[in-house]
Amino acid sequence: MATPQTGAGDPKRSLELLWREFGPQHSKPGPKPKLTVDRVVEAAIRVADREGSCFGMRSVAAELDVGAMTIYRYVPGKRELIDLMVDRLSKLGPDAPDLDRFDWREGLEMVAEGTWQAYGDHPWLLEINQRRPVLGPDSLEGYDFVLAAFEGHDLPDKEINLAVTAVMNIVTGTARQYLIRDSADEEPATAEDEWWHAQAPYLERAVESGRYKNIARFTSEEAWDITGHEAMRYAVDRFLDGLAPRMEASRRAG
Amino acid sequence: MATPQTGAGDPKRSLELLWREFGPQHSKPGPKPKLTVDRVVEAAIRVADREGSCFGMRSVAAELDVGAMTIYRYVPGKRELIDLMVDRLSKLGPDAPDLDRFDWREGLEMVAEGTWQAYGDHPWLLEINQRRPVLGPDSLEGYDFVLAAFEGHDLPDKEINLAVTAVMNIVTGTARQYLIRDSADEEPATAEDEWWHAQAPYLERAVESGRYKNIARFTSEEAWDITGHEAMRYAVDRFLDGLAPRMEASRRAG
DNA sequence: CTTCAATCGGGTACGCTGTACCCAGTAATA
DNA sequence: TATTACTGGGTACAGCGTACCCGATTGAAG
Repeated sequence: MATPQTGAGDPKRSLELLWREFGPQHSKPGPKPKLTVDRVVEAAIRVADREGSCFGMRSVAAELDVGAMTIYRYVPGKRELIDLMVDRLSKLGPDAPDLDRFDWREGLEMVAEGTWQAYGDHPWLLEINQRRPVLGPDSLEGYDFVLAAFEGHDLPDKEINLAVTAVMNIVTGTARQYLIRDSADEEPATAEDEWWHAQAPYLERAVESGRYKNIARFTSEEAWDITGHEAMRYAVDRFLDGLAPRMEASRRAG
Repeated sequence: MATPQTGAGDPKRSLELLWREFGPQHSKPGPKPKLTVDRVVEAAIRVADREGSCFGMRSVAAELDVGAMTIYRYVPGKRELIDLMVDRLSKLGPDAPDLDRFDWREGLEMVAEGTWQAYGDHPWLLEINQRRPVLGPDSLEGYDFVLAAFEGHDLPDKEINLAVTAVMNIVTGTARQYLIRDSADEEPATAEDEWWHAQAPYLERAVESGRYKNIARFTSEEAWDITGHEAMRYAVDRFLDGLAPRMEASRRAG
């Protein structure tokens, strides 16, 4: 029942932690900290992968073998912790392709596929209610990475931003419909089958009532047999089809 | 902190309530119920509009001037209640336009605009984590309504479904980025200003560090001056641009 | 008319959550 | 060595959804 939010915590606290200095802290009195902010964030991500978005702070503490309140020494609260988790997952791995070697369309397709896979690996990301985009160092790096796809064109800056956010929102919107699941270990297909099985008799009766004439025309079974990835690709592909003439028109001479 | 989920409650209970009969119940012993399911759902929507998605069951009870547990006589739990609330908001008002009188593009644009406005009126809808689409009578009516836009074309059934869900997911995805707010009475612009004000110094320092070369190239202020509605329209318009040639190719002769 | 049984509203209580607060122990500094 | 800042962690509290129970109410059966 409980699902968290982000971008809602005290922005100053989140930003301080996101952009915290990694340099050597000048020594201070008191015992050495047993943990680090990074270890807390990584443990929280592991727990969220396992328990879903409604993971508890006590579970994160248990993952690190410390008392329940100890993690509050490193993170001011759950919302700020989630801000850090989200930013961390925007980090580009060493396997990030070099977008300069592909054309704009291939680049944006790869970004969409990569984002889709990230949601598949961490479906709890989809349940986070992100109020404002949390721009940490890793998120900025990801955004900077995407912008490389528009190299060699003169599309206005504002339209570049519009196009990038459009692709991201298309992927996120579709992923939310298809990738959210009850618990981390549950296969999406299982829930989908159960759900359709439960709904089928009601839907049949509704269609037979003649109240929904257009839906009734959909006789073929396969009309509804759509995978999430398929839906995402269709939306992204049509969007890129629509973007193509503008990209061609703005191709830089030379 | 608490945000609810839907499509997660017992499907049978939700479906029973969604498709409940409106006919006269044959009289049974016991006192007459003070409320009805519909009154509970409507009160809950009012409360959610006021308090946001983390509204409490006790608030709904208070809205109806009954004890905290009374609403559980009408609804098995909060998740099922949310299922009913979501379906109810899919109901088409009497001001619903007649899609037959517009071409496919105008029709889909109106659907997108209408959905966008619904999210503006009830932003808590965006925070609901809908596991599986809850197909109640009102939702089905809305879906049936959208399908009218594809009249007069021979687009395959499956592609019609792909296109409709794409438009819906584009709107929802964009709305989630721009329309989620902390509390119902808060103006989105206020939060946005505060957020940017807090982030600005960090972003400036980050860009000056030279680590984000592509972002640094965005010198114009207006490149970031994007409204939610603008972003939604850009994404939908480009998608419809991409869909257009397929619609033209499938136009039915006659 | 009386009796029965089902259903009503609503109070109490439980387990869970995030986290405020407090305290004893530790380690660098004066 | 005394001071002081900081540590891990236990206790406790308010809020949540809701299981459970009880007395009151009302239609149906004898």
